[in-house]
Amino acid sequence: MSRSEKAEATRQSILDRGQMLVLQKGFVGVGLQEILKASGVPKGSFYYYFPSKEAFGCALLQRYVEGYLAQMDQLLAADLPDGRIRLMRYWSAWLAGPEDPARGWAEDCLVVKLAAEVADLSEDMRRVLNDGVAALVARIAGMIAEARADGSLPAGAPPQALAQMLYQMWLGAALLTKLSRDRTAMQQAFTATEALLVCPGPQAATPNFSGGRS
Amino acid sequence: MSRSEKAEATRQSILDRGQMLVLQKGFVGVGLQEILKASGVPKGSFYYYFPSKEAFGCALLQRYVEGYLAQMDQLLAADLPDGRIRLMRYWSAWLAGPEDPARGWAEDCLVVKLAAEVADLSEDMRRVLNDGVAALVARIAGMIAEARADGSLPAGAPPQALAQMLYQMWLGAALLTKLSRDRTAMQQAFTATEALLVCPGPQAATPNFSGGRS
DNA sequence: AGTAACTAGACGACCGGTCTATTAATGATT
DNA sequence: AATCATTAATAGACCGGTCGTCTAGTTACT
Repeated sequence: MSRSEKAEATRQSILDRGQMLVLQKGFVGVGLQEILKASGVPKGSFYYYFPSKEAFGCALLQRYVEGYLAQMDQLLAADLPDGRIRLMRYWSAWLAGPEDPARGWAEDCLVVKLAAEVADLSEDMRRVLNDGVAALVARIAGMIAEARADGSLPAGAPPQALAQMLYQMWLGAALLTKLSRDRTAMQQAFTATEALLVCPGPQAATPNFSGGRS
Repeated sequence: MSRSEKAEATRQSILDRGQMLVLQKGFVGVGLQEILKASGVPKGSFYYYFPSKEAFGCALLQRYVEGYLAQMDQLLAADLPDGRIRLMRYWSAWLAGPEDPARGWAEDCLVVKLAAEVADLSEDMRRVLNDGVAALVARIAGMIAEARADGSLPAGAPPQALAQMLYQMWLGAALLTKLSRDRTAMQQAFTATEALLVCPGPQAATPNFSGGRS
């Protein structure tokens, strides 16, 4: 392994452990020391890899967003019967990942965990996350458009607006799930999503959704 | 002013300033020192008023939730034409408060700001916030039920489920607004809410499609 | 061998939450 | 009304951790 390859590996290792820790303790809640110790990297080396904690945060978010979008692209490229199924598979992933059925994307979502914190903390970090979300929503909108094109979804609200609305609903559901430790909010979001997708424009009637929360 | 009255006033002052600071810097992001200085209370006095920072956090959340629910009850008691208008006035408050039209409840919402942070930080704080949200959603559900009773809203999904779904949508919208600094997400939530409320009821004609998924 | 890439950890200034000792104010007892 | 006991409130030290800097040292490629 070449010198700079190893350096890159170290950098990634810091980012890896950092992501785990940030996910459970928040960005300001976790210290450099802790991240470094967990990565087996000495304290002093940090500022060789990153100019500041904030820059580290940006890199972390950037990497996360890229990974997320890559997973989405993989989903987009998958050979599935139709667009509607493809779209619904995306939402299913929030509930349960392919590997661990008990741990969906929602639990590991940095947007859920960091959006509120980062928005007031660092303009740079905010922008990285915000751009990521925008790209994400655009892809959802694309999926909706495709599903309509192949006839698996009916026409309705503009894809961009619908995508945004669905995403924010899921975001809220994930947040409430985190707070309540009860996943029914997410299951309800799933049901609501199905209903909303087949829902015509604002003026027309909307099909019912039935989600249960005791 | 009696001795203990003054003490209570001091306590409230700490809670007041604390809420402002926590709202913009997060719970771990703000230090006792800063809060105390802003309240004009000497540092050493903190542990006279609160047994710990966590207990302070619980008191903060408790007070916030109580205030929020009180505002809702005020709205519920208001003399308005019908239940639907009452409900929509509640959602309007998210967008713009009665005093400051540019600053709705969303911007000052501790649930938006703290839910993700607190959920992993302190079980006690988590529970206070979660119970508050549950009470809040119950009130929304109540409003829906009333609006249906007076005929201003059509029958539809169970009030509790609908209330929860709407609340999480608004939560997500507020989070995204914080992140993007763009209030269109909130306005969109408003439109979506109006559409969702007039959804037809559980259709006997339509088999429940959450069970019959391919 | 020379030079760049990388590691190492001590160090600084400051801030975190917590605790103990002390002063200030009050109410009770003579 | 003067003293005392008790409580309210404060001051400041405490230890550990924060981010960030700096310089000396080690490793590896040219």
